[in-house]
Amino acid sequence: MTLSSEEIRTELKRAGMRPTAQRLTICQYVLNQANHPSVEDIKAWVDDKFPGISLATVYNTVHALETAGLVQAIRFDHSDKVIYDSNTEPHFHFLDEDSGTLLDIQPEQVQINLNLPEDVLVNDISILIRGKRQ
Amino acid sequence: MTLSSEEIRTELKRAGMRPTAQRLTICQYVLNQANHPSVEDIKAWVDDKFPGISLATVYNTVHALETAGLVQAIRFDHSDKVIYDSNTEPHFHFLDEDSGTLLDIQPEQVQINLNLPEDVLVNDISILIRGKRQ
DNA sequence: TTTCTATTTAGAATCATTCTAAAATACGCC
DNA sequence: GGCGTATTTTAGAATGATTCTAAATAGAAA
Repeated sequence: MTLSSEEIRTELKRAGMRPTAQRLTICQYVLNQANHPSVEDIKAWVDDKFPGISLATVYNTVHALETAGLVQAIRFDHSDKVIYDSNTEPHFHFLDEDSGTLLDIQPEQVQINLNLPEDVLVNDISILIRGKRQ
Repeated sequence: MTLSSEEIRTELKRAGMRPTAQRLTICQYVLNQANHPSVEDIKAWVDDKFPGISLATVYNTVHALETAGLVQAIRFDHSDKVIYDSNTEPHFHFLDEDSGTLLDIQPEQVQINLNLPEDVLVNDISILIRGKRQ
């Protein structure tokens, strides 16, 4: 899903966030172009379009986006950095161990059957599949 | 699985690690008693039995255990700390969101069917189920 | 023992992230 | 358009987990 500049503005306002130039630029990357970026990735990309943006602003913005439900912070074993996922629909992940790329796996691609004690109420299932392409 | 002091010695030697007093104490906790401890947890427990042990030694030891394949480092969204898992058999995890406890889920309790492109070779699947007990 | 190498250690260094407080900016209101 | 106020941005300091460094110590083999 790609959002126009105007749609990003609208999303930010809906979330009670002022659509500042910094935020619009960050969102252009995080919500549209990036694939599971870290803060470092975001900063590097945004630096080009918005020289002088501060690292604190990137952190502030991803936190605000997280609170607004526009992105989700995730953390995997293979990296010590938080990455941000703009896909807010339920889905899983595939890590290509050769390239380090993280791809989305649609729920339809995964059938799970849990056999848990009756008193367990499941709120969320997260799955990371690691592998290679032959 | 609980290992005797002697068995821990043997395991360490087999891994090419000298069974020092510090390592034996750390293993007693990490391999036997602890449940997915963080380095902080380990340090706190070991401090009692081995006053003056250095934090660096705890880090050194868990890294050596990891290299030896005796533990696995894991990282979850809900914490920024690495935790160590002494269960080296394939298994999954359940996070009790009320207590913060992390429990093992046996592979038998989970049936998965993946529908992935043919050229994908799966090496590992990690699953975290979050929920509550009613 | 002696010697050699692995291990431990305190403390400094690093890296990601958060905090702080001041300056800049957006936006509603006149 | 200009004003006032709450929000946002910012540089830099602070924090917290982890790694590094270099010197002291302790296993193990001869």
